[in-house]
Amino acid sequence: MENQTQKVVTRFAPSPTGFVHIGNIRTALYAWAFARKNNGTFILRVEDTDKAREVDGSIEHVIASLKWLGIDWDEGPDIGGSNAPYKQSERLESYIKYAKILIEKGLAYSDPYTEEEVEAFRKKADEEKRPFLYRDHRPENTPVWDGTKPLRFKVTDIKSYEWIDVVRGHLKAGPEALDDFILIKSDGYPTYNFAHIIDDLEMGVTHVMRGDEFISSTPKFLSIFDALEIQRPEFVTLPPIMGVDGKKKLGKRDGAKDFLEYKEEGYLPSAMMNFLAFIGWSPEGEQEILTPEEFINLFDIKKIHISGGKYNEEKLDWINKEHIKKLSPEELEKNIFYWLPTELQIRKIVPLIMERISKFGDIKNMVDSGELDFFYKEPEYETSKLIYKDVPLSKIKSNLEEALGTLQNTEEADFTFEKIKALLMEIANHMDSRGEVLHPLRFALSGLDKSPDPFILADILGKKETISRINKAISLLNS
RNA sequence: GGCCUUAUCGUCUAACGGUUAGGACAUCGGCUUUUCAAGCCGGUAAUCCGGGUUCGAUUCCCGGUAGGGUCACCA
Repeated sequence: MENQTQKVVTRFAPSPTGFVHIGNIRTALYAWAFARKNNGTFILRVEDTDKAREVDGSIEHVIASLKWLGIDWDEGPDIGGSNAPYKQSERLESYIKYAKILIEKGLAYSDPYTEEEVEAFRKKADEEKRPFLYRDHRPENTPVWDGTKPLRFKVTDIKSYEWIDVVRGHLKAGPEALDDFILIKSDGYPTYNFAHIIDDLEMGVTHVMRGDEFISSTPKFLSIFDALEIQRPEFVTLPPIMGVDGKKKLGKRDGAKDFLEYKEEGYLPSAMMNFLAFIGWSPEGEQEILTPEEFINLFDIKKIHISGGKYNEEKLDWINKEHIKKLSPEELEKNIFYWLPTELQIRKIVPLIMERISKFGDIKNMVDSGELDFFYKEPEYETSKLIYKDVPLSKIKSNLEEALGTLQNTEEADFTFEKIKALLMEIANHMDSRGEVLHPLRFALSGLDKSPDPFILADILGKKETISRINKAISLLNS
């Protein structure tokens, strides 16, 4: 089956009905990665045959989502290509052409019923608790199609189908999966069931990747391949992504979010790709943090999982943090500064922020909560908080004075983290407990119960501000 | 309901038919410590149930159970 010399062609074919979510993008990612891995072609195609559900701006939104993640395509509606056009609504001639072939073969006919009549058949079947099949009501003399009624496929070879799926292996379905389904709707647009087959054929798609919801309709597709006497592509069924409750497949209706929201929340695209890659696939070995290049390199459709996985945001946050750690100092600073007000854009607080976030959007909460204000505003606090355990107030005060004296005698040029730490630890080590000087010092500088250590704070605040804040704390203890 | 399909720690997963069932996230504990964060070290925790094949089953087969999908002039 596998033709080694044939160039791999894959596609991502969203319908423009709004935003795309993680599930959609994961499908795109695998198709893209497979094409890139094999030096193949990746096509973006828009399946806009349902005019009623179409939402303006969807295509731009999909394109923005893919581009943010770092997925590129060789052919598509925005860049054209040798198989243009890439919107199904502009490819109607192709569908008509193949529909006519089926009509000539006697394998397609005009549906004579009204929608209400078909609905009545369906309802009756429901009531009798038997599956509804349109072909049970197929008219004796199938009418000629004039384009005003739906064109239906006429299944003649009603049998069980078996096929090989790259991921699932042997799959089968009974004859009840076959029916006279609609090829062309009464509005002149083709159905997905028909259009995607024609497009994949004309565009030379070799591997069709999609979710497991299409397994059930695969016999329909196969019957079209047979009727048209065309070759099947390889089917690659992707496992479902379940929502956080684990009960249902992730979907728009169940609160799956717009993929671009992850961008807004400050996730790194490389981390997002890493995360998506692992929902439904895992490489050989135990490496879990992958760059896009490593992912493409390692990607193997044979290792795509069969069973579904749950969407796990905790893991995403962890992966994102790992990717943050891999950023260069310049990139890290750029990303962090983006979220900080100008008065907090201080190079020295970058490491402090970095170890407290899992995604850059977390910085917004830190800023909004005011926990970073002390870096540029003298803190207000209760004097009692300067006290460490049951150390007497007078001792706290003299400790602070000792620290103050040392810091005052430190040259401006020596006022660095390393030096400050050495000097203050020297003092602290002579105390009964280090905390009786380090705690009031830290609190004097930050005014917070929880904060980074006093050495880094002094370094960031600078000599003048540090001295000033310690003086203020001492004066508070005097009153 | 018919048909299709899936099943390993709480979660994501690894394991030619032979492993003390491995790893990661989360969680818990310890170390480090002036608090927090980070870091390091360690612990708890899984083969859905019942048959069968086999010297031996997480792995193969059958049944059950549970989950998911699908039965549109949606994709």
